[in-house]
Amino acid sequence: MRVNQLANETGVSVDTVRYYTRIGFLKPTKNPSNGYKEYCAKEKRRMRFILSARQLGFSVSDIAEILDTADQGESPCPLARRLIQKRLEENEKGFQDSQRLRQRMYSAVRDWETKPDRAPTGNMICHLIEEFSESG
Amino acid sequence: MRVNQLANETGVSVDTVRYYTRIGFLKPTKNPSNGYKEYCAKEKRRMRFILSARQLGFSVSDIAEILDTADQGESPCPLARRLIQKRLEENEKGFQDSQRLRQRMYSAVRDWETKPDRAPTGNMICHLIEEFSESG
DNA sequence: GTAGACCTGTGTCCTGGTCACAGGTCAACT
DNA sequence: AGTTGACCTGTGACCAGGACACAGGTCTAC
Repeated sequence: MRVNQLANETGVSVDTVRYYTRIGFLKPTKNPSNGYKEYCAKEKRRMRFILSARQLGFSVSDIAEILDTADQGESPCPLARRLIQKRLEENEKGFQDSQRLRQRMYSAVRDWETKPDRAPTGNMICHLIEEFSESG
Repeated sequence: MRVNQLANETGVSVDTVRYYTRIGFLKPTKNPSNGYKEYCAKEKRRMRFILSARQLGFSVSDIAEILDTADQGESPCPLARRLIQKRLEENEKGFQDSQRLRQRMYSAVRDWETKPDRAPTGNMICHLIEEFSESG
């Protein structure tokens, strides 16, 4: 199986497969006749695992740790529990930030509806942005 | 005013000031005696503007467009209105994604509380992750 | 004169891929 | 054969928005 087939069968782009190959998650053999990379069924299972983990918010380096642990025959489960907790906290923070930003943006758009466009002056670049910041 | 002072007075790191300088938002003069960059009051106003815009979710390249427009004496306000609308839509999408991910993660953590750690097998790397993905 | 704290510019690195590019492969056609 | 053209491949550069490492300059105290 070459990169294109693996990509199609797992629903990702060839670039993604190549990326995971480049960072060592997948270890295809090299076809000597043309230099193409050959992926086997095991690589496909590994690919599916990687995608499952990404869906759960694990970072690529989290997955590296998990794969390494499992490759050594140890249970990666305790590690997965620890890591997801950490990522969950980060995500929670990012989520709150995103929510606050969203509110600021909506608030700015509403505020700007009643305001005219103005040309820049010596000490003002964009009146809308600067006046909103002062008020908020 | 050198990089450190500008950074302190605007509440950012020196690396941020240097970054905005590198991409051309700030144009300090060069002190010939020691090669240090000298920032004037105008740069400081510009810096504050950049930070205000970032706070409203504008990207660095949005800000580049806005600054260019204003530097040519035109009103950047219509552009700002258009851009914030676009960023708002993107943010809305990211916000929804983040919310969905957060729910998946919480759900996984809860699910895993009742499950034991298991060693990897020939076709399973991490039981927790893979079984959760199948179920969800 | 010099030790040491602080400051500076330049260059590299980070995430998680995406894109550009030059060249290889293969079937269909002349 | 030869060749056209579609598709496929690997390698390397690039994206945002800074953070970090490093070598060397500056400045004050002694």
